[in-house]
Amino acid sequence: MTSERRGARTEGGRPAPREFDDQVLELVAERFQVLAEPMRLRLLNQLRDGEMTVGALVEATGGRQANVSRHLSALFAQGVVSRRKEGVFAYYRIQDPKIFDLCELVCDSLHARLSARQRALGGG
Amino acid sequence: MTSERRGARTEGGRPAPREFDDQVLELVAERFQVLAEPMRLRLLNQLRDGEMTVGALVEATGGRQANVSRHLSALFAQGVVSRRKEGVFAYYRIQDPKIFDLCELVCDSLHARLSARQRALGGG
DNA sequence: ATATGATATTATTATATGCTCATACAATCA
DNA sequence: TGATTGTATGAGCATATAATAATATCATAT
Repeated sequence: MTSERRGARTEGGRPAPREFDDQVLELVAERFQVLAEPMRLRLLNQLRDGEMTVGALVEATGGRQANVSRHLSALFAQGVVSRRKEGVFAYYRIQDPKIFDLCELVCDSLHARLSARQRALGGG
Repeated sequence: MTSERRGARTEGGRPAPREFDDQVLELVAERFQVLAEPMRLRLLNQLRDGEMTVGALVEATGGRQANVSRHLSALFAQGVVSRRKEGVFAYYRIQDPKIFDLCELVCDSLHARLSARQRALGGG
């Protein structure tokens, strides 16, 4: 993936724990990545009020079954949602509510940025 | 992009503002997307202590100049960093410190998840 | 055992993304 | 002006991602 990079060090001569750092950055990036999809965000939004079956999510989002299932799998793999099988149905629910804090923070940022832009445009 | 979807409505019959919603979700997704890159996260991390030139960031991260410049542009386009030109140099700095709150939240989530996994593996 | 319905997975295709080299651009200096 | 240096950008390749149709799996009912 990244083929560059060699061991940058801190001033003291102590080597920066870049190997470790790389892994952490990769994990963080993956987490952000799973949230970087409108359909997945829509699914999460639907799940705010509680668990839902795949079929219900298909209906609620207007997506295709395969696609919804796929995105749910991605969210599940990242531990964002959990799955509960009951008979024929698969109930998905939010596993990590911090997700919504994330979204709110982003919305705040966006709002701030758009407001600033508004002001910039309107104010001259 | 998403070609599906038709106007899902709330129970009351009032049409859900899906058009609006879609745009918001798109924006939020874009914001997450720009953070879903190890190199960009690395750049942001470097910028924690204050503004830096492209060259300094190239050195600090071990990336190629073109690549670093590109990622900085992406961050700039999203309003995450700002640019200040001084002579030949371009100084980049964090524009939206909320970014770090985001990263912290993600780290918390990841830590919680990994801990849980540890426990699951160790305890069973 | 067979049929049915809900969910998951596979294969395919289209699109997006990231990286690199080469080059263009801008500011400074000789 | 031309040379130099720092930064940005275009083209091309390799890879990743997403959407779809088709198919497989699983649970249940008959």
